Amino acid sequence: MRTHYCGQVTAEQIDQTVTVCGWVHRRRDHGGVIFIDLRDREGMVQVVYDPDKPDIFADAERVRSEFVLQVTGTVRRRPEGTINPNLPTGEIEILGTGLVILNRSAPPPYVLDDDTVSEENRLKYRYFDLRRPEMLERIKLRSQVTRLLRQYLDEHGFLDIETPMLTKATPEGARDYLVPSRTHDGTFFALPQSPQIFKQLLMVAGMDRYYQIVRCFRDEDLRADRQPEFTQLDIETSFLDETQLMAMMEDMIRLVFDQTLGVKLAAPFPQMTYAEAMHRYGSDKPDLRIPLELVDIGDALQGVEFKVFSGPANDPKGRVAALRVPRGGELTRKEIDEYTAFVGIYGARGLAYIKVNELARGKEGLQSPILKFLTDEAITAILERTGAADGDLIFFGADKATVVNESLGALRVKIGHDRGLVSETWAPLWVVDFPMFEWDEGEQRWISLHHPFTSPKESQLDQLESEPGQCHSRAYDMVLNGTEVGGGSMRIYRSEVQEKVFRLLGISDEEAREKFGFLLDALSYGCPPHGGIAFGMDRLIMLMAGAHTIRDVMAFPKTQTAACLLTQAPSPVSERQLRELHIKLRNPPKPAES
RNA sequence: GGAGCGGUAGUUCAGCUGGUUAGAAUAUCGGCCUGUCACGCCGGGGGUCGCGGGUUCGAGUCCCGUCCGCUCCGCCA
Repeated sequence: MRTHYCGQVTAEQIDQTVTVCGWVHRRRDHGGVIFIDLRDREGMVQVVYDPDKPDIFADAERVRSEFVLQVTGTVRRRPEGTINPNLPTGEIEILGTGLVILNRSAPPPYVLDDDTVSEENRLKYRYFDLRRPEMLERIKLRSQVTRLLRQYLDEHGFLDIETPMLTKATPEGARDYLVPSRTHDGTFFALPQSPQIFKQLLMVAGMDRYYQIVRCFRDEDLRADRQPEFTQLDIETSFLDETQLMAMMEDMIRLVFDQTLGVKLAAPFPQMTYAEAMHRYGSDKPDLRIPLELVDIGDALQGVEFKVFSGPANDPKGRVAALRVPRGGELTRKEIDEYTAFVGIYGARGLAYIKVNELARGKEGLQSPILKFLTDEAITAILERTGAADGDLIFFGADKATVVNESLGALRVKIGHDRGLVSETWAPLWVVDFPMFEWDEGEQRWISLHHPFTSPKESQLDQLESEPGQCHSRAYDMVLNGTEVGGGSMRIYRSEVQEKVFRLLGISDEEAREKFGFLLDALSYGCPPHGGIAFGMDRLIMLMAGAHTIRDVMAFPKTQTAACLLTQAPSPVSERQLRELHIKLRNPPKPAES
């Protein structure tokens, strides 16, 4: 029976007999003795076997990497000169008196210390990769965070309530994962994209405060921070307004950061409107650790002959903005070309710039291919508004506002990282006052910026139908270091408002009835004012762990094509299974090779 | 749907303008050394160069297609 974790054997146990279990990190023979580094989830300890007990010594000689052992021995201080301060338990060791090989191991697929191993192999041998201390720490942090969140919510009167995994497909939003029904020929369940409607129904039911740490599914293409199944902390409350809910939620997040990382986040979190965020940062989730800002210069360029600038400057949907890079004069032609290619990804057709060599020399002190197209007044305005100084470089974006925002917004973040301008702090932020709708050029209709259950501002209810583009919602996003970690809103709780919004979104009354009839019914039976928020647990923990992808904080993530390299899912199923589900495949997959 | 990078020993990689038997490190196996902890020394085994096709006297290398992994755009209410 284990008495200690390997990683928790300390100098306090000196002269005690301990029993530890773990995996052999490495075995070494030296000085007629055998050294075994034994590792478990809490850390590592070195066990020493002297040849004075031949049976046990013979067992120790059979030990190989990743064998599973139960070791009994006496804790003692290491001999003088062999103390290794690099190991957490480097000043002590266990003098082994007993050894049981609980299991052997095939040679490991890769060297566990080697953090350069490919992610492909890490995913294929995930159970092995998770033994790495770095991964163990992340998984432990995740557990710690969810424990603290549950604890906080429990103390604040929230009920943990489960909602269905087999539910109804939704017309709006992401592509659904579908599950064919065996008992109802030709029909499908959808896996939830989020428990949104159910948590609202729980408010109608009078649960008042609900939370759930819940898996959500979206069948869209993957990214470093997007997986087809991911975990939300889902929250909904009745009778709290956005001010009260946001205060409680940031309080909760502050507590988690304090108790896990010892980080004191700002109190209160700063707030910024969506309009200001787009204007200053070109993004609805600005990374405030980066000091660069976009500056509007369109009004000063309306008269210039340079069509690239004057066109968007005179277009109501256009934008002309500048991004000053301090000491950007150091940038080489090659680097500028790379940035030009970078903004091209976002649809920008070029990246004009001015190098500010010496302000005192006026136009002579500037260097730029576009200088000849600009008037002196325009140049003066640009230099003044950007606050340019000698040695700076100013980039320009001129296009439709969406293109300028996306390209310069992304460029701002990239340059911030490239030039080491990201400050070593935590920058939380609430983004508020989102537009209710945005116009979809492709579909020629209004679509929800958030989701169709988000409440408009009460004061704008009258303009909802006349000027939908001017209406703001009661939505809020929690942003941390440029990553959206949570988003929510006050919901529509009156059926007539909900019906109005559905109509605006081009959902006919019949369709609304068919898809959401149960929700409209529920709203009519005494629905309290309510609202909530959902946090992306994976992203939150990724940030806290300093990981670069959410895969690194998930035990069993999927690849970019939404496959599991460990289990080989998804995989073909038997004809019988298909028949029971009333499914006929047009192109049955060939049996897998390998 | 699109752009970029990658795929060679168990693993991480090198392999030039195409040219003998495809290498290194590490892991693994055997021997030696013996208070090591990235131990050291000697030796052995280990390869469908992702897959398919093409060009060529000759392809890891060039061309076409395809699969897989990663990053990004679109997409993600």
